Formats: sequence, C-alpha cells, structure tokens
Amino acid sequence: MRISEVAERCGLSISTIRFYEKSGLCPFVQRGADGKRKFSKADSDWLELLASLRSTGMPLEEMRAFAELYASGDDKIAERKAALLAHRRRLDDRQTELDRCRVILDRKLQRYAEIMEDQA
Amino acid sequence: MRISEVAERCGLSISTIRFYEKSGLCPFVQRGADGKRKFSKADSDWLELLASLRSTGMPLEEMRAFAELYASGDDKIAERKAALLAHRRRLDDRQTELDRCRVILDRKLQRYAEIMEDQA
DNA sequence: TACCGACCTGAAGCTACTTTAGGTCAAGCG
DNA sequence: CGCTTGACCTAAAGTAGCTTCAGGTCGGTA
Repeated sequence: MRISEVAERCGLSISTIRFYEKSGLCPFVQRGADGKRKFSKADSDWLELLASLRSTGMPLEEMRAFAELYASGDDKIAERKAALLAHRRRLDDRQTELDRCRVILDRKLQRYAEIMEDQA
Repeated sequence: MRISEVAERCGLSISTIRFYEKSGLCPFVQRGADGKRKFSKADSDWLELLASLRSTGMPLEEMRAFAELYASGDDKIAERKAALLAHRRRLDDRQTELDRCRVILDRKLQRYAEIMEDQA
C-alpha cells in the first residue's frame, strides 16, 4: 500500500506518518527498491490504532514504548494489555472532562440567551 | 485574589495564566502597587471558562477573538453566543471521536484477553 | 524530451505551553 | 539587625507534536 492510501485509511497526514516512523512508532515499515515505503495491511491497522491512541491523548513517548512491546510479539501481550488499560482510564477521564465542559458551555449559552431576551 | 488561588480554582497552571495574559486573553487583570496581579471573582470565572474552552480544543487565536468580544461588553453578546455555539459543535465532534476510539480500544482489549486465554 | 505527480529527505517554522535564570519584596526568626 | 524563606515578577530558552518548505528522485504521459 502507498503512503497516501494509508493516510486516507487511518486519518493521519502523510507527514505525520513519516514523522511517526522517524520517531520509532513503526520502524518495521518496508521500502521498495525505489526507496518508497510499502505498507502492509498490518502496518495500516497499527497506524490506525496509533491514531486513535494519539487522538485521545496518549503521549508519543508512551506510544513508542507500546510500539516496542508490539515489536517483541505475543509474549508481551500482558504488558500491552496493561498499557491499553491504563489508557482506557485516561479515556474515561477525558469523558468526564468533556461532560464537565459541556455543562459550563451550555450554562453560558443559556445565560447569553437570557441576556439577548432582555435586550429584545 | 492571588494568582496561586486562581490557578487552583480554574485548573490552569500559574505560568499558563501569565502566558494567557501576555497573549491577550485577559488584558484587564489589575496589578497592585507591588506589581503583583490582583484577580477579581469575574477574572477567575473568565479564566475558568477559558480553561474549559481550551481543554476541549479551542485554539488560542479563537479564544483571543472571543476575549475581544468579551471586552467590548454586552452589545457583542450575539457574536459571543455564535462563537460558543460554533465551539459547541466542535465539542460534539470530540464526543463522536472519543466514542469511536473507545470502540477501537475495547475491541483491542478484547482481542488481547482472548490471546491471553489461549496462552494460559 | 519535457513535464507532471507522487514519493523522498532534512531543516525550519508553528502552537501552546513549561522550565529556567535571575530579581523584588514582605514576613518571620535568631 | 541581618538572614532566610516563600510567593510573586520578567524575559528567554526549551519541549512536544506536528506542518511546511526547499530541493531532489523517480515512472509515466503529451
């Protein structure tokens, strides 16, 4: 698969994919004789997972550690699961924060609506 | 109110508050004769609102524009409401993305659980 | 043959902070 | 009284996570 296709699939930009490779988040991506990256289905899936971890706030450093576990195969499954469970909790925190902000925002919008009512 | 109290209340760090002031997000904060910032209740509330906008992804540039509307008082209420409504939609997008990532994460955790089952 | 589009690299630029270095001032203590 | 401590101040440098830019290599097409 070409880099543009993978970008399309996983929702990361082409430069972000290159940046991730350079940062050691997917060091296993192959190259063709022409020097271009060749992505397998597994590579694409991995980048999609990375994208969803990143977009919910996992730091690159932690993703790099996770990538290393991933690279050393199924005997690190327990550690990989632990890493994702830790992130799962962070996701719940995000949800809480999102709800909290929604309340603040909606209250403010309500107040604005009332002021505009009075002005009319 | 001292800067440390405001930081406590609104959940921003002291340096972030100073940085926000320098960036024009709260140019109205008063100073004492000693040069120290003196925050009113309104200042604190404003920073709390900023914090919740920021933590749900509003860019500083947009916050700065919002701060300008805020500074010019109640005749800009309609525009302020429009800005918050636009952000409200962004918040919904975040929610959608969060849900999407939760599904991916939970599916992955499920897979790991199965693999560990097989290994046992 | 000349150009186009998709890829490549390294380096600089950008956003939103955080950290550091160095300084002021009031309060408390021996 | 001098000394330290702690909370504040500033300007500047550092950091994370990208994005953009400048410049170069291909394979295919008019």
